[in-house]
Amino acid sequence: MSETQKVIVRYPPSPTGMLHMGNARTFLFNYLFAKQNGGQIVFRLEDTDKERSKKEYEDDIIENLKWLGIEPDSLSPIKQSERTEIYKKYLNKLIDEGKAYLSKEEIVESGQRNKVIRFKNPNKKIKFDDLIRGEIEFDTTELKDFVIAKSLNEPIYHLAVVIDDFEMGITHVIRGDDGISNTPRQILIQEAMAMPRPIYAHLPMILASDKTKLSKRKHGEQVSVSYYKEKGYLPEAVINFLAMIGWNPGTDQEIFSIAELIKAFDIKKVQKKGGIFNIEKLRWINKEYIKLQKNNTEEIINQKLKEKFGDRMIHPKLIEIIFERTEVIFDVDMFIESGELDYFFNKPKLDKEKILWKGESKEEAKKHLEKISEISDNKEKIMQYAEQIGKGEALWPLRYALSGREKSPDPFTLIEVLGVEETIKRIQNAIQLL
RNA sequence: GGCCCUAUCGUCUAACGGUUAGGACGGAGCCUUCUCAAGGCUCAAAUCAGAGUUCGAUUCUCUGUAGGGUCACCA
Repeated sequence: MSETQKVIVRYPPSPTGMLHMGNARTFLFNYLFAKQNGGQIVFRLEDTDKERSKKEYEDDIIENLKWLGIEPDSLSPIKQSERTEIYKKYLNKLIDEGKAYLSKEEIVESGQRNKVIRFKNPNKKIKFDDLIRGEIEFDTTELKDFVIAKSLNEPIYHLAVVIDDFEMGITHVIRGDDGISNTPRQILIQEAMAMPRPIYAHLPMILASDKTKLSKRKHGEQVSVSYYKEKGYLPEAVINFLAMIGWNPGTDQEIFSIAELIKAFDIKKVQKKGGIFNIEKLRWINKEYIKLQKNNTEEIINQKLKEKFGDRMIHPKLIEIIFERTEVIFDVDMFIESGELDYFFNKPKLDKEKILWKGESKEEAKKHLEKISEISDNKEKIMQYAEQIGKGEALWPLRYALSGREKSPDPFTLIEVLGVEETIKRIQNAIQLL
């Protein structure tokens, strides 16, 4: 291809499962590469396997692409299942030219056919230049005369891919590196049909923590994009995270908008080594985005609190407390369900043993609480008093009286949220117990 | 097993052949109002091994080792 030729990449998922994080990353890199070169992205559904392809998976892929906010040029995919006539044409030509043949097969397994179409392997060495890995060479002899179609109407993946890439004018094939070993046989088919060879770029795999390829079967639902959508991850964060597996800008910048990614992305700087999917890092990135979208997030927190505790005024300070503790929106649901926030809305049940600070006597605690109760509307005075008698002695009983929990925000924050009136009630309640 | 690919802190990674091997996540510690969170500061943590090339290798070459991918009438 010439330098001035327009870049055309493709996104060819197979609808045999939900949109997978690795697949989404592959699409992202195709997307970034196409966009930064003013190119096109062809959306093609590789559904030649009639048994495994399902409409629900197709829908899941499209829906989650939309959610991620990166889309191919058209969301209506070209379906291979609707192109059998085209493949048939090429297949016949191949057979006519003696480059493929109808082969009689011995049936060893049930479901096997007695006739398939095999490619006549010229048994040569194939060398290609990978944008990411450099030169790769294979001896194709061991491939034998591989099957390219089950029948004239049922092409196999390798054939369909090569024909489609040619007909759609694909200039760059950017895919996962599990496709490396498919490349020589695809090149063989290309050459048999005198089609130009696209430029290949094989992306390193996304690995699970066991260092093996991320897969649904082995690693569960966490490989699906929809899982992250449901947990309330932000699509921008997911994109950002995915972009940083196997690529980095070479600077210290870690947070990138899509526009910035398009600008900074460089396919030549993509790593060769597979990258482990580190969910801790994803959570951190998500938190960064949550901070960027503070107002939005606080409104969501507000809504969730209202749903749970009734449609009342929610103190802004309480929302802030939760906001601080939120990395992913799902955390908010966790807080709410765990009952950790209940004391903000209802009187806490106190365990009288826990009211006392280390080594503090009941009498002392009672005295401190009485005093604090009198000055509970004045933060400075409480602090002054606490410093006088020892911070722990004053602040712990106070905080525990208000929250009934060993862990909570500081007492001043609690007083602010609860209000002075409720504060006094709770302090009195604790004093009763002592 | 054949073929192919890969190899820097636990993880993601940076480093014209010359750096105290840098950053981030996570971890540890300290500070900030008792506990928690958030924030700030500090610390620990890596060039797979062995040869070779070179004045000098994380970087180049080879061998070994380890890990991964792929070997369908799936895609």
